[in-house]
Amino acid sequence: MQSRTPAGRAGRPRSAAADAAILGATRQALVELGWSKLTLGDVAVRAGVAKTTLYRRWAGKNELVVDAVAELFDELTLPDRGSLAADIEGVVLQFAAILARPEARSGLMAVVAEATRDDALRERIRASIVERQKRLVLAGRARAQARGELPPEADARQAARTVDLIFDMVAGAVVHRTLVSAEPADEEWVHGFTRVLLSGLAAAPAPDGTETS
Amino acid sequence: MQSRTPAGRAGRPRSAAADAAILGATRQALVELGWSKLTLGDVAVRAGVAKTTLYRRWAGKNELVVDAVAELFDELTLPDRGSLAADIEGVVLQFAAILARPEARSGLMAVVAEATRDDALRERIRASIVERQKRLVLAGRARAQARGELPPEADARQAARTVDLIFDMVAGAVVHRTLVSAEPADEEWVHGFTRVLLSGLAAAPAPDGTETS
DNA sequence: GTGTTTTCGCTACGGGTCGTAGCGTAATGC
DNA sequence: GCATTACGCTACGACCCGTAGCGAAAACAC
Repeated sequence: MQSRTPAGRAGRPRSAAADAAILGATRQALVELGWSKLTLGDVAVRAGVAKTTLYRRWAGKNELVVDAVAELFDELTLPDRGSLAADIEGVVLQFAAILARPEARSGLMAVVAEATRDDALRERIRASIVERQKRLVLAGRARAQARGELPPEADARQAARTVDLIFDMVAGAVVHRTLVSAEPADEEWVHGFTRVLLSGLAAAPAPDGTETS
Repeated sequence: MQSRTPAGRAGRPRSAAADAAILGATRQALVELGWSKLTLGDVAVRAGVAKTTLYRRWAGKNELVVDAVAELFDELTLPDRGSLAADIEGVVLQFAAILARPEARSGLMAVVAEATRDDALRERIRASIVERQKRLVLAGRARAQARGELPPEADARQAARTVDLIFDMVAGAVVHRTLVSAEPADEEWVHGFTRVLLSGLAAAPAPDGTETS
């Protein structure tokens, strides 16, 4: 069906290098200026393209920043560390490392805030950022059930709700720690978080002075 | 030291009614326009005051919205429901009710995003919004320890870290559920969340079909 | 090669918001 | 009365927005 051109139609193709330059320039501008002072004209200058090129590819600032930030989450993986606790800690530390970068901090919450009034934008965020994270939760849960660390779920609907709950708890806690409390989600914090998530508050608060400084 | 005027100095006092009108107009504008399209000129018109009056009292959009949103959290209380689980569910439901309001959704995350590049703004948010929430966690924890539902904390530093962790987990989960997943934190969800928070993931997923629809 | 199609860079523009300055007036305490 | 402060109003330059219009460049079809 498609001809030889990647886009499928004739004519001059869009420059892939320009895309990369624009998204990189957007992240750089997020670091230096933050969300509110970031202007599309400035991004165009940094990327070395015309302002009109930006508007031909993205509807506006919101969509551009979503794509620029989404690339940061490409590096998320689920390494097999042998136990559910170790798997969780590994993923959370990766997530925290991304949120520690200023371009993620300034950009992510801003677009989430905008998405409260823009369903299309929220769907774009869900598809390009959130869904990728949720897959890790799903895979980690399946692996833990195979190991026998978590009870298998009988009802499918109940299972989906549980996955959603876990996802909101994990991602929410890391985001809140990093952006609202403005303190690092370092190994010590992740360790305590994982213990509460797996065993609950009622369990012994600290195993055996493991993290007394 | 202070004279009879509330402000302490002579001259015409600031209109308290204007403050209330401005903050109310800000919330109304947040509902109708959202964060990005909210302008200070528009707020001034809605409040029936001059635009210059706004700039005399607030440094800018960020500080104004923080104060306007902070008033929403005045209603947070910690009713004694008899058990730790019931107390948690009560507070979380209150918090969720506030976050369900559009003026909180659009405003809160936007100022948090701005605060990633503005330390003074973050401190303002911490003092007027976050600290009020954290007190509930502190009070609830003390009450639960008095009841014997939670083990007492020996080390004071360890106790502070635990409170911070719980706070990030509770507030983060509700915020993420409401704003990112964009689904309501209703009673069923809060019930499941409380169970995981208290007993952990390893516990039985559902007590006895309590919430099969 | 000659056409066709699409993208790109550039300039220019009206419209909107920002944050401030200036001025006269209103409301308080001394 | 007098000093002091807050208020309403107008006007202003500066900036950014998003789009239109144009000629040139880069691909394909023939």
